Amino acid sequence: MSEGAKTDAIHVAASETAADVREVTRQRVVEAAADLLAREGRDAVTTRAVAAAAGTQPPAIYRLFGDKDGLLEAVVEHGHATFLATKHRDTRPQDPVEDLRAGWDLAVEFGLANPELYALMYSDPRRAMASAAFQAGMQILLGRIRRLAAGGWLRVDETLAAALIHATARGAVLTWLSLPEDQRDPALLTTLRESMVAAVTHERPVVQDAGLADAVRTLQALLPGQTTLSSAEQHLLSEWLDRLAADG
Amino acid sequence: MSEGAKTDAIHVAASETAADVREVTRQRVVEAAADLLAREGRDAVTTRAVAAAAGTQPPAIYRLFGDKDGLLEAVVEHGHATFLATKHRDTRPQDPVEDLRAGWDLAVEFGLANPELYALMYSDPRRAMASAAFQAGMQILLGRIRRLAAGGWLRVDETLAAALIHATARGAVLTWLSLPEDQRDPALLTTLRESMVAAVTHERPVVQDAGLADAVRTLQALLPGQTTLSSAEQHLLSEWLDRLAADG
DNA sequence: CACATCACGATAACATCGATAGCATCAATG
DNA sequence: CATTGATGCTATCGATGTTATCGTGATGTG
Repeated sequence: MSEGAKTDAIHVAASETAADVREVTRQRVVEAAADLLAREGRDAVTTRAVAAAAGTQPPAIYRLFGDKDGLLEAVVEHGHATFLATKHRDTRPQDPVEDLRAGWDLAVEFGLANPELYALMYSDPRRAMASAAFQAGMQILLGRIRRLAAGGWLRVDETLAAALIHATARGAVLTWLSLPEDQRDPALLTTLRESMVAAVTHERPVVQDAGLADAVRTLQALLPGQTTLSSAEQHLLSEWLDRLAADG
Repeated sequence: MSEGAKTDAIHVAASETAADVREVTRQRVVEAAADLLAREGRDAVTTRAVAAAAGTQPPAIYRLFGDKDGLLEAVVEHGHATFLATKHRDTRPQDPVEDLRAGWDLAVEFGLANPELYALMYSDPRRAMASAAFQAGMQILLGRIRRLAAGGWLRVDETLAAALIHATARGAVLTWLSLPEDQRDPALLTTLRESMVAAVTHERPVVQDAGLADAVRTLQALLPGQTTLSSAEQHLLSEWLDRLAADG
């Protein structure tokens, strides 16, 4: 019996290591694909290139993932999982609205840091919801939203809140990435975030009475139509107005 | 001489029709590709399938567009142009904030009606800004924003306003399309739109009724509190504002 | 009008990629 | 030990992007 138990244990251990080996190579292939995606773009992710980078052969990919789409799905899953890991870091029950902001920022920063992966994860409408790690992340998000609701902050449906958070984050990342680098204004991200907070919660945004900047903007828009000032004067005036708007 | 003129005319007419023929087949190929894209998805857009649908041969695509990417770029351009056509419809100078809402709705509805085309046009960050028709649409949008600014409605930079409008629309379309049909809440779209309006405009115009003199007055009233400009600069600025107010 | 030029239709071909077949090897199992 | 099954490896097939090539008819020229 002890012998039987021993062999059983050995067998179990052996099959475990066999499954582990399979899982390890699977992980190696996924990481090779993710690396290739991040470094050389989506078109560089061919079955042959991934197999070569992972030190195996093309048919192995089909034995592991069934399909190239299966491989990409695994890469997406891996992306959601790594993002989820950074998300789990701090879950201290501080201000739930502040938690909402932090979670949104984290998601956006992840997208900006991994543009190709983000495009694969979110730009294809069909693949978006299918991931298990994505569902786990969704549960975390819904937990945050639930806490908002419990605190009396929530302004809309919980599901609508989740959709709003996703939509603003997606729009933020994709628009940011589509802008040329010299036109990327960080205010785009913060404004979208506060916009999202205002739409989801009851927290009134600090109504800045920044009348100066508004007056400057209005005047700037109306300046081209005036005929009083010379072009040199108008040019200098416009410069000063810019400075006023920037510092105001 | 009459003979020379006649042959010249014929030559011109002939070369014109030749160029027209080229343009017509080009258009036919683009529309075939757009049709294929809309009806059978992105993967169905192969050079052979497009050529067959357009009644020509694969090499013709390369003579017309140089590249498959060139063909897709032409499809994107075509998409922007058709959207631009629907946009030009009504440009009545009504309430500029209402114009903003209408323009945003139009853009979102276009995306929802043409999901595959929209993904091709906007989900790839690089291809987004390169289109001529897109730049034309951007000019229309900037015109709308300029009118907001002239009316004293604008709350942020004009370029930031444009980015916010694009980002919210993109997030709205892509998130809507990624949701299963039974989870699509129209409130997602209206909430995002109103969120965008709240981020871009003031509920009430800060500078009432948009006169140059009014903007000048507002600015004059707020100038003493600023610390950006030197006293000399502020003095000259104040003089110019006086002249603007007097002549406006 | 005769001739050169050039764009276009059409076919074939090449390289790459996704996907599969087939075979050898090697470990696990009864 | 024989069997089963998974894996490494090569070769291969069909599809796709892309190019070469040839013939033809239109275009432009002397």
